[in-house]
Amino acid sequence: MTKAPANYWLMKSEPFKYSWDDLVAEKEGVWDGVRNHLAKNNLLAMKVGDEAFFYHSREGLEIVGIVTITVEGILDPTDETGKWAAVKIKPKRRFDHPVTLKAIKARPELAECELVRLSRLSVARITPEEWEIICRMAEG
DNA sequence: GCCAACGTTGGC
DNA sequence: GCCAACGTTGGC
Repeated sequence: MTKAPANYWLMKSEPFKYSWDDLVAEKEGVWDGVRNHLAKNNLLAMKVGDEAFFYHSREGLEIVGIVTITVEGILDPTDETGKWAAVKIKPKRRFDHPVTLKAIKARPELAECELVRLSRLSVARITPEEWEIICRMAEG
């Protein structure tokens, strides 16, 4: 029995900039470019082994799969000031049935999640309960 | 392409 | 330290 992840997250990416397929092609990707303080705090709270939903924003508008945090708390290589953080991730599994934002909004139990409440937050925390519900939705 | 939400900047 | 102006994000 493997240890359950300590935390669950949701990370947004615009697929025309960096998509799930790009991550799969790279095998391991650096999650950088975050320039929002709440998102940064979430990045800093991530631990190796945590799992995160990979969400396509602007286009797609759906959770396409799950990634695992492989390296925590590194400096954002795209940031010259040294103020911003990043993590490394690798793909864990692709959803057979991506979970759309529309479907998430249609679920009253998910109305309070950070994805819905804070639509502009690019790195959101997901509670274990929300994680469970969304994983079940992905099974179709 | 538009606009709402929100963060940041800069004048006072 | 307040707040208006501006820029960015992201859903629609």
